[in-house]
Amino acid sequence: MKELIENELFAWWNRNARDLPWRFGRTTPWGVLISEVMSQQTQMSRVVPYWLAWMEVWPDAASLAGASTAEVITAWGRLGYPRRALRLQECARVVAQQYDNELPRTYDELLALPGIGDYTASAVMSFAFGGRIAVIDTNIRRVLSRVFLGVESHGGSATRQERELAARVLPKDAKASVTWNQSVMELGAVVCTAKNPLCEQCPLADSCTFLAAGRPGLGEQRTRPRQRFQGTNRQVRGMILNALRGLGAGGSADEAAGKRAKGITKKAPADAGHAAATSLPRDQVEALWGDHVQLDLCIASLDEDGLIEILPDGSLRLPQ
DNA sequence: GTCCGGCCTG
DNA sequence: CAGGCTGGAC
Repeated sequence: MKELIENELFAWWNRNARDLPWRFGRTTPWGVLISEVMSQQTQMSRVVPYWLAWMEVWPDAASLAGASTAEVITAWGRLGYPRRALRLQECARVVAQQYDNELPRTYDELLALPGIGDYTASAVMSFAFGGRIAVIDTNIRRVLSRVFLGVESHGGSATRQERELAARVLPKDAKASVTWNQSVMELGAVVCTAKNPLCEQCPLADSCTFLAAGRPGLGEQRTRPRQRFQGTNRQVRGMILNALRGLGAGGSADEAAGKRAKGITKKAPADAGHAAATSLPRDQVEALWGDHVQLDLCIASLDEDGLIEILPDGSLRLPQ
């Protein structure tokens, strides 16, 4: 049974795997790590141009460690959750200084790096180093739970039962386990989706316990309810950061950076002397959002996160 | 409206 | 364990 599922899945993978630039051994372990961090809560299609531009400028940990924070935040563009960019740079500094610019090869060491949690540490172990480890993300939880248990995976963190299941069905062969992780995740992303799974074109339809049971409770309680975006602090924070990126603070910002990531450029030699950090005057900050209570709340939280600096005159800029 | 390949903090 | 944190594609 398990062998049948594996065969069907791998055949599907061979025909349908998306050709992402960090797949199929075409990048370094560091490149895989960057792709995983960028992909946290962000769709792959949006990640690709950012990843390509990023790797061009900062191909390894040492180069990223040497960038200014303002450059890094600017290059992050509109990928969202910009604290990830900060953590990525902290991570780069640790790898450059403590690991001689080579990503460590154990789960525990990876997990200890800034911004790297269980999912990313496992993913790097599997996808970058070819290790045999069960990768657990929301897609894999959903697919395995449906196929093998016949029930929906519910929100929150992975349960012990889900972890045990993932470990139990992971192919014994290391190389097969990597393909397994990738293909189960891919199936969850494009076929076995949360609310409207495409069971009619699923390679595992014949052996899926969930489908056989009539898909009980399809799409129920799959994750925490998503916050609305309109009007939230997240939207306001995004607006503020976007305005600061547009200033070109950090010397490498390009107005197009937010749009298509092609704006990441190395600091031009001519600019090197212009440390002159442009800041956004207070009145222009206030023009960004009508509710000034919420605005100030967001400015304070961005400051606490280390994503902006507040100057004595109340103007804002990216951290230098 | 749906769907996102989580991490960190308290 | 709950809650905060983006933004775009379809």
